[in-house]
Amino acid sequence: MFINLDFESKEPIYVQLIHQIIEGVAKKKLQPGDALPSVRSLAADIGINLHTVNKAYQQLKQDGFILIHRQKGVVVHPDGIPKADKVYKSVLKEKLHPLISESVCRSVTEEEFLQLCSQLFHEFKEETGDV
Amino acid sequence: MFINLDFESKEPIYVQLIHQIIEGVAKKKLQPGDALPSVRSLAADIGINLHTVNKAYQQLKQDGFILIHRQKGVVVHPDGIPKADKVYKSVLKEKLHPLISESVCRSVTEEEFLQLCSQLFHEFKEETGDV
DNA sequence: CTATCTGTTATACTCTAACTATAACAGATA
DNA sequence: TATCTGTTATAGTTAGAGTATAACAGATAG
Repeated sequence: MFINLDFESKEPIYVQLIHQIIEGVAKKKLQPGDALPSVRSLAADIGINLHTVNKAYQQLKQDGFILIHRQKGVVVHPDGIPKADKVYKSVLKEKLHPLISESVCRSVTEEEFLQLCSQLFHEFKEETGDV
Repeated sequence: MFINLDFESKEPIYVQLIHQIIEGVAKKKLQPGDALPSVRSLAADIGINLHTVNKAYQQLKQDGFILIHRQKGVVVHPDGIPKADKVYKSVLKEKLHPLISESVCRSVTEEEFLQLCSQLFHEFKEETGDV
C-alpha cells in the first residue's frame, strides 16, 4: 500500500489512515470495487494494532467510502462515493470557517486563498489515470 | 464577551476559545489594542477553569494575536496580526488538503468549493465596521 | 503600607480518547 | 479441517483536556 504514517503527529493514526485512503480514492489510485487489505494484514504491514485499522475502516464504511463483506473483505464502494449532501457541506463549512477567519486576520486575500484551493484541486486532476 | 461555547463538542474548549477570539479579530469586533478580559474574569464569566483560558491565551500569544503585559492584562496585538508567512501557508495547505481530497471524492466541483470559500470570506467583509 | 488586581507556576486529581494486547466467535472457503 | 475474513470483548497503558487549589511576583489604588 501507499500508506505513510507519521507517528509523531498529533493527528491520530486512524485519522491519518482515513485521510490517506480517501486521498487514494481522490487520486484514483483506488477505484470503486478495488480490494483493500484485511485489517490484520494492513495492521501488520504498518506495524500497528488491528483495532486501529478497524477503527479507520468502520469510519470509512460509515461515510460510504467502503463496503465490508464479512468474509470477502474490504472493498472501495462499487457504486462510487456518495455525493456531497447538505450535511456534508455544512460540516465542510464548519471546518473551513476557522481557516478562513485566521487567514483574514493574517491578511491573506480572498484571491490568494482561492488560488491555493485551486492549486490543491489540480493536484488530483493531474494524477488521474483516467480511461 | 461574545464567547459562545459548545461543551458537547469534541472540539476542546480552549480551541473553541481560540477560534472565537480569532473570529472576533477577523470581524473587527476586536481591534488592535483592545483589551481582553483577564484569565480569571473570563473563566468565571464562561464558567470554566482559569487554566483553560490561560491555555488559549498562551496559544494566541504564541501565534502573535495578543500581547500579555504581566500586570496590565491582555491586549489584541497593537501592531496588528502578523502577516501569513511560508510556515503558516504550509500549515494551511496541510489543513485544506484532506478537505479538498474528500470533496473531490464526493463530486464537489472546484467551482462549487471555491464559491463556498468565497462566501465565507464575504461573511467577514460584511460585518466589518470599517472607518 | 496594605489590599487587590494582574499573569504565572506548581501540584494533583479525574475523565476520556487513542492505542495496544490477547482472545475468542462466526461465517466462508480452499 | 485448517485458514482466512470481520467482529466483539476485556483489559491495560499513555497522553491530553479540564478542574481544583494554592502560592508567587509585580503593579496599582486605597
